[in-house]
Amino acid sequence: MDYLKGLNEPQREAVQHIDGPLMIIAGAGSGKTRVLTYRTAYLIEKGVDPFQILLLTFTNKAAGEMRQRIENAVGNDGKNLWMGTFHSVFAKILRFDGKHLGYTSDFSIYDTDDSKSLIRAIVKERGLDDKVYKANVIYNRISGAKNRLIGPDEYLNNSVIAADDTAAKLPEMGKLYKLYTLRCFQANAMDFDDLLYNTNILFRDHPAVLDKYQRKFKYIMVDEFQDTNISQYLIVKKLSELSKNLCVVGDDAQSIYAFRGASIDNILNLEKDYPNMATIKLEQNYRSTKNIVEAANSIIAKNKNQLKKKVFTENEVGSLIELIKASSDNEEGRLIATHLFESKMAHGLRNTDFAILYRTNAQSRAFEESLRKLNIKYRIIGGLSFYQRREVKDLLAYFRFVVNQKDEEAFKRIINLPKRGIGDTTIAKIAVTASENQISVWEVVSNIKQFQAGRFADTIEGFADLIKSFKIMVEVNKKDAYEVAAHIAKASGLLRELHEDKTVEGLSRYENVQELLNSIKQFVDDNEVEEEDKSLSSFLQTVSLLTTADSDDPDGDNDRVTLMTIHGAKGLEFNHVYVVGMEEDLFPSQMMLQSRADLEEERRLFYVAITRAEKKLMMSYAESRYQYGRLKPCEPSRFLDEIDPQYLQFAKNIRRPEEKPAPQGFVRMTNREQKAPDFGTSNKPTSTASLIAKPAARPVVGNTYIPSQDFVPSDTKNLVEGDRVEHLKFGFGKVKKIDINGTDRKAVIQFEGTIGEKTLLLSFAKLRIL
DNA sequence: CCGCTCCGCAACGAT
DNA sequence: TGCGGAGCGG
Repeated sequence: MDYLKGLNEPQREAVQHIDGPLMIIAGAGSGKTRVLTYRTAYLIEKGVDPFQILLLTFTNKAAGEMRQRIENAVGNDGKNLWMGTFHSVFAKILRFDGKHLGYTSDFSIYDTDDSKSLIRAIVKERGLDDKVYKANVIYNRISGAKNRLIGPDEYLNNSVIAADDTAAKLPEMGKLYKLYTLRCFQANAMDFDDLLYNTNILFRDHPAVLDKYQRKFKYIMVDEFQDTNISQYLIVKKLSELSKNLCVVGDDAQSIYAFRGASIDNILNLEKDYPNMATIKLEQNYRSTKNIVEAANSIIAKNKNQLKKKVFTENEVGSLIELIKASSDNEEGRLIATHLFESKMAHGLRNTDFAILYRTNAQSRAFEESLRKLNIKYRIIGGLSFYQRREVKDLLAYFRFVVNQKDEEAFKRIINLPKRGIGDTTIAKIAVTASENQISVWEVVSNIKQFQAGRFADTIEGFADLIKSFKIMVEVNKKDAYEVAAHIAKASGLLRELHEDKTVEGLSRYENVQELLNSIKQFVDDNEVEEEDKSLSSFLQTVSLLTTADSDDPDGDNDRVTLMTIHGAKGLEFNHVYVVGMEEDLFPSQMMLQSRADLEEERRLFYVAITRAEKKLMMSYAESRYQYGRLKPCEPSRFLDEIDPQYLQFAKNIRRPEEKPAPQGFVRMTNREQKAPDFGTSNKPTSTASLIAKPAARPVVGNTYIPSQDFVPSDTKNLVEGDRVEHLKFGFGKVKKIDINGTDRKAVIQFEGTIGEKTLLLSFAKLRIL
């Protein structure tokens, strides 16, 4: 147990506290993963059977990495641990015991696309307007209900919900929910939320099953506990009811998934449910410099909902955080890429030492282009994952249908793929025949000649025979996943179709399918132990819950700059980090600022972003950016205005670059006077308080604040007193006074009519000069 | 039924 | 801009 020596006091305590409920509050960079790894190793060394340990993580990637580290510590015993994401672990349980709820072990997992497609179909069948009943909205409402454990019947009978739906002009919501659930069930399919919801139902209604797992899992650990929702919490609670050996690790300051039901309340619930729970705080940060840790602390210091803890570090003070200002997103990209290149050369770093973090995936474009121009290799995490590409999903749909013929969404995908002349009309006929005879679609298709002698009977029979031959391979000949998959790819004609497509996309599609087959081969080779584990069905189980976890390039060329969203960056660390697009409406996101709680979440997100950096942190923003191919002006730097100057003064660790000749077209942020721009805040704060005290709603104090979308793009740099201007919202006016302070330009404008005089901040074009 | 064109609309996050 | 869905002619 040498490793215990390398731990600090609270860490060691956390590792050795193995009996009874335990909550570990772990600040960013405090060695959380280490503690979990060692704690698991410690358990095993203390004689706990790895089969009795359940370790729940937040992402597949985290699970994989942690398993590796545990295996390094304890050897092959680590293989026998139950560990994975909530979804994957409970999917496994439902494979075993879903039969109690009427599912077979081959049930399909519907991804979001499948779910939405099913919803669209139902909405259409019911003759509802799909402009009103948008699949997205319906899906989110259903998802929300399931995550709160509200089933369709309860939903229908709940008057509060009904009133809410009526108010949202969606009175049919409840019925849709019910129908959707029914159709999923008939398809022997579960969506992501069902995996949790059904596990709850399973444990609620089948005590014997619950008892089995309660006895099995003597020790349960939950990582990223702050991101669990009620549904997940209840499962964990039930499972640990017997043993009481529940250990959760989390950091309320990094709770950034409230939008999908995660709730800090779970921590409070936990304290209530386990009154004798021990709490250990890990407060020493080993990752970042003092400057970074302090800056991060200051961001969340005044959040209302938080557990008290003080993250500190004994690392060096480090260099200041650097602010970079650009005039457009392209320029932002150029600046960051250049900056990155220069620091790489200056400090002898590798590409992997850098990360560029943004708020939304759509922002990646400018950085990709700039990095490419400088020949800097990069990789993008997130975005369209490999398993979401069309051609990959098509082939997977074949697999799904071969394994589970009730899978309606898979059926719809493949029945006419490759083109075999079976269109909507024919599919509709099949569906009608199926429901008239009260049988499944597959039963109609596989016996098509009994029902129809139409023009397409032969084609359909051919399709059915194809599927049947695949089924025989799987069920009778017990071929492994790779053999079946390769055969299906060929025999279905999918591969040939893609091969014949000589366009660039066609080529990459073909490669993707090959890649998929490769990964299946690898899957088979990795699972040599049991025959069961090599089946197509078992491959599907693994794969339907994978998303962004695609592995790095197989070429071994892994020295790449990482581009990802801040959400995706959780749990990672990089030497140098760029947090980009820190401007109004983007970060904090406009949508998020609807409520106060959400503002707090944006701050936590900011906190997460900052604390990814070990040595150096850069923040940048642009005055305008392209959106939908159009240059869209935005009100820049409002977020920075919020944290600046108060935040800067506090943290004393942000450096605005010294004035030097600006590269073409680029305006460096100047050392402006430390005077708070007085728009937005009337009470001038001297500390970080104002960052927090500012209400989330659009503030109008003294001056009028105008949302950026109301501005006409024009160059206000040319604005002079006496100019006649037009403003989209206020109409015509005359510039009375211009106040230039650094790059901040304010204008007092006397508008015509009854509006009167307004003071407008002119950091970007907002007015048309007439 | 297929394929082409036009149109509308798009927003974050992860399993 | 760029995608997917709808609608229409062949």
